[in-house]
Amino acid sequence: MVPHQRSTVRDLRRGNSAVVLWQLYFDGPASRQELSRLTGLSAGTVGNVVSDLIASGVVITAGSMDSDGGRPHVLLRVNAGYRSVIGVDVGETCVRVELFDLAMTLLAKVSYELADGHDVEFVVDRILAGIKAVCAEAGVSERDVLGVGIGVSGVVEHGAEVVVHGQTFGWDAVPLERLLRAGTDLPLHIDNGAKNMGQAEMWFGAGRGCRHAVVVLIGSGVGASIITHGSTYRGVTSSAGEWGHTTVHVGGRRCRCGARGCLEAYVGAEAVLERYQEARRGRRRRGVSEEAALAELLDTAERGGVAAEVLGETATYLGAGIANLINLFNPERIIVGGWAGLLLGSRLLPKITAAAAEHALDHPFAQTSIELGRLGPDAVAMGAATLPVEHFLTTGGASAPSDRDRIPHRAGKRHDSA
Amino acid sequence: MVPHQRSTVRDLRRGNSAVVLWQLYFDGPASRQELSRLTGLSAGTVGNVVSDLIASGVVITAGSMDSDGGRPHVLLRVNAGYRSVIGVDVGETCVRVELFDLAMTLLAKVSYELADGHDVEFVVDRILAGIKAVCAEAGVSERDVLGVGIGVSGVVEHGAEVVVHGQTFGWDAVPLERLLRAGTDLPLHIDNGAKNMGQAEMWFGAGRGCRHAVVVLIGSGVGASIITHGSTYRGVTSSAGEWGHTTVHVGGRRCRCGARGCLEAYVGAEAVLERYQEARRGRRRRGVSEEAALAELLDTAERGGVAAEVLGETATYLGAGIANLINLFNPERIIVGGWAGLLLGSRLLPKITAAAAEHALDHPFAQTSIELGRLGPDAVAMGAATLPVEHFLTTGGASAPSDRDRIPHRAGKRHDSA
DNA sequence: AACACTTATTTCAAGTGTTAATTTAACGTG
DNA sequence: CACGTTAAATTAACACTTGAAATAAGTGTT
Repeated sequence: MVPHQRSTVRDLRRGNSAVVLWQLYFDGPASRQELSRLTGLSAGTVGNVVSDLIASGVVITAGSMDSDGGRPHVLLRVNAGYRSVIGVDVGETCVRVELFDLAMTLLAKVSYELADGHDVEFVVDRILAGIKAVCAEAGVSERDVLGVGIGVSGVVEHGAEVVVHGQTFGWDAVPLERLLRAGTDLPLHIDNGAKNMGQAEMWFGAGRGCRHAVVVLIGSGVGASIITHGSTYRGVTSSAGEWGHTTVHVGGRRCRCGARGCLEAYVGAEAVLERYQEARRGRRRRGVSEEAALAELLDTAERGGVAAEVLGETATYLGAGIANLINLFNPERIIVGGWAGLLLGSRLLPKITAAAAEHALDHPFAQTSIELGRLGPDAVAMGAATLPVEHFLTTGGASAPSDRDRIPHRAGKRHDSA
Repeated sequence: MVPHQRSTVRDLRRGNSAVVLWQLYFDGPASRQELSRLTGLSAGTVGNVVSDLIASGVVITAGSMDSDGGRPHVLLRVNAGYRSVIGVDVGETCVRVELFDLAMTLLAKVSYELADGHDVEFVVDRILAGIKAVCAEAGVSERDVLGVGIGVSGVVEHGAEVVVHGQTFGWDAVPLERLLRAGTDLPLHIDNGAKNMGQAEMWFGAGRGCRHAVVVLIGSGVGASIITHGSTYRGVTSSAGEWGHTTVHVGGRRCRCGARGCLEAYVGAEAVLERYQEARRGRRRRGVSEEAALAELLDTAERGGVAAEVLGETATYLGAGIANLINLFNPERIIVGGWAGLLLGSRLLPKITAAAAEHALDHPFAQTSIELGRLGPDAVAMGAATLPVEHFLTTGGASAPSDRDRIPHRAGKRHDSA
């Protein structure tokens, strides 16, 4: 129940340094004076913090701007090239590894097919190979990589050791961190891929500036990433956000999770296609990808008929599901993403919004805007790469890996008597 | 997006003082040495903080305990009589005002009937009168009251000014804080009554020690109080937790909110009784309170028949609703409270839990225990009274009202040249 | 070209806080 | 009654923020 953590004088500086860095990262460039105004820190402190950051290379000057007759502002910004970060997407069909600079500009990428399923050792091996490959391609030393973010599907439990439960991969309590640790010294940040995409959308997509939002991800299955107070909510064992398996119709359709009436059984791409086939008593053509089939369904629905009915019902269910999120979380924004979400949303967003309005209470609904995601469906690796960046910003730029060989807890000053 | 707040050296002390105080409040008594171990603070800091707290009277010694041969531990605890707090419950039928000491021992109480509805001015007047009355009864000076917590039904928006939207009272954007401010100088903490009860249950009831929990409140209507990271989650405009109006059956029963398929339309006491009458094609007897009627229904169901069926269905819906909370929030505990919740739960908890297991994913369900509330249905005033206590603990015991006449921002030292 | 004016940044003393080491206090034991 | 042990208080060293004063770097004016 103890709410705060004890803190020391050094935490103070770390915290204030972090405040300045976040400000510069998201709303940079800015002058020292502007930073002082925006952060509430005194001019002196901002000067101190900034001079540390400049000395370590994290922040650089970026020209200057005239003031109203006085000394001009010196603009400061985060040095995007200071270090790099790596994002990994362990997907259904392949492992993607991408290298970014701090501003999330892609520097190199590589991807490996996963033809023979998700054998853990094989995946681990591909990740490690990918890390080496992207560094080599971009000519970046591993010493200059802040860390590696890894997005996997399934529940990622952050205990004493990070453990992955991935039903879709057939992974059961896989100690992914330990396995990777054998092959690399880089800091690792493992998380659920949907949560990673949600964070990407919050940082660089439709969620910018929001502190409370839900990013809804609709693909073949359905998930959500819940952002409260500006950061991803995980719950007690990191499995929060299983929106796809919330019940919206007690006693309704059977879901692949075994329960009845799950939202996923109505609005997941697989379920939508199934429902369409049932409605027209047809059979789904083999060999057509879900993406193509759903796109075709949307086209067919333009001419009304069964297809339109199925999609209308889908919009109703999706709206009800979104309304539940609005009623429970009272967010500023709901962002609809995932490949199927973007596809459905591009045509149905007004209907979905109307259904949400019908099912949500007026007051919270009025506070929420429902929007489409802006980053496309392939932002998992990028989202994963934000994890080391987040860590870097939060520690106030102190976690520079070149400092890693220093003595822990004594980093900084040495007291030589000579 | 800036995550932390800037902080000064003084915030440091306030924070560490708060850490010590919370520890003592919830797990006291303890010795300085023990505090140092539990909080991670150095012995010196704990000594400093404690000596301040003792000097101001917030903390007192509570005997001593032998050590293994050396100087004995001096036990410390929060001085329950240091100040008092007031909790107000603006309920459907009456305004309850209760005075507590810091350990939440009831010192005095008074209650006023609200026969003629919820006229704002009348309610405000009763609250102010109640404050004076309980202070007089217990012989406590208003100067020794830390603050007043007020629980009202409806959405309480915490903006520049606290505004209450209470549909059930017919209140629309009532500036309750401003109205009360005209009659008292005491610090006011206004919040939703369900959230207050949830906090009471977390502090002193079935939620002790949990950091992530949901307190579900079933009365005539249905609500929930969501606790994340140890504190009540409010969302962007404080209306989070409207669990009663989440959809569990798209296209289902009409709810009094206007939508269809709300959980409240199945498991709220009013709805349960309605469903029973419909099932047996009877009419509800006039003049019998909902409480009595529901208790009778539970008794009738012991002999099976329609009553048992209706209650079985109720358990299924309630279980599904709880499963939704488990899937979305991944809490450590779900606490079922409210008068109808306690009544239903006392007989149906196993069935409800089974239904939740069926509708929730295995992994998060295994992490959650579902329990009945322990404080009874009348803990709103007490919960409201925790609000000033929470503020007091969080500010590290600095907000002593006797200091209120000091110069703001300069409290503490005076620099006299004499 | 010199000067006044304006505004941004740096410098510095003052005040506070934490830590780690040291000292003092309180107790049981032989 | 000295001695060892453990708890609490004290102290010295150091770090950090603040706010005021000083300095730097421009513009506009005469």
